[in-house]
Amino acid sequence: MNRIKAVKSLAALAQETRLEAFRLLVQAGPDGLAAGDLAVQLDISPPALSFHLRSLTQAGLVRGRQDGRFIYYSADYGAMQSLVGFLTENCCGGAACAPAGASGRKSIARRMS
Amino acid sequence: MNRIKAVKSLAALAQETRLEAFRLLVQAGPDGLAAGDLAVQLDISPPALSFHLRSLTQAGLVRGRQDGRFIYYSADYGAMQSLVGFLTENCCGGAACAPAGASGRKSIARRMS
DNA sequence: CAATCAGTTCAATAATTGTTTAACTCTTTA
DNA sequence: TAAAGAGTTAAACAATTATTGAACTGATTG
Repeated sequence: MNRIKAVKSLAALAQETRLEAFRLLVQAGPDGLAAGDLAVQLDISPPALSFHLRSLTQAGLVRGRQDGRFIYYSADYGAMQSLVGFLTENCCGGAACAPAGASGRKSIARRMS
Repeated sequence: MNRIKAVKSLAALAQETRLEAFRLLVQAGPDGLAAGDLAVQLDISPPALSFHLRSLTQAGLVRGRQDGRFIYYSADYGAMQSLVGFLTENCCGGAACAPAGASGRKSIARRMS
């Protein structure tokens, strides 16, 4: 992940609706969610959703696959991993920001020297 | 870290100049860098720098301390840790995105199930 | 094949964000 | 205390991003 791509990814996530959309897709798992379902859950219009999904897709954080007349969107976990990796490597002073298994539990290395 | 604050932090970092500014401040260490030095390194005007530092500061990613007629800005590592923690906990499907010691080395858990 | 459904694209507009120049504040130095 | 340095604030403008409603495309169903 380079600076340019990181900025694009950060920009994609730097908006309430899109961050929430991404979170929902992560929760939904690999199969993802149909665009319509997402629109309902986010309570936004189809064009608005399309607009936001486009920026998430272009950032590579999300993929869509057509199935019949539905389009299922799903989160690209690897892309988020890359982003977190970039932030950790470039913006955390060289120390680990998110120790393994940090999901909810307190971090072991809370502060960096 | 909550969604609102995460969006604010992401937005602060979602811009070339600011991401680079933050990276420079991380590199500079706890003492930080005088605003003027930052402006030179980023090759932007003082008002432009002020504008960008304001968003970083308001996001809590950066602090300024006045010293004589200089203002030294420094990165708040804890804030970045919180952000990475938020992304890991909310947007990585519950698995760790950035295993401890991920600084440069390959991740052990590359893909999540 | 006409009608409907799911979603996107387009065009217009509103709102936010970034840049620039000028004026200002605060601190130091002569 | 006047002048100069470091940085911020303000105001005007440009550019980008977000929202809305209408029209469009492609797939299914009657």
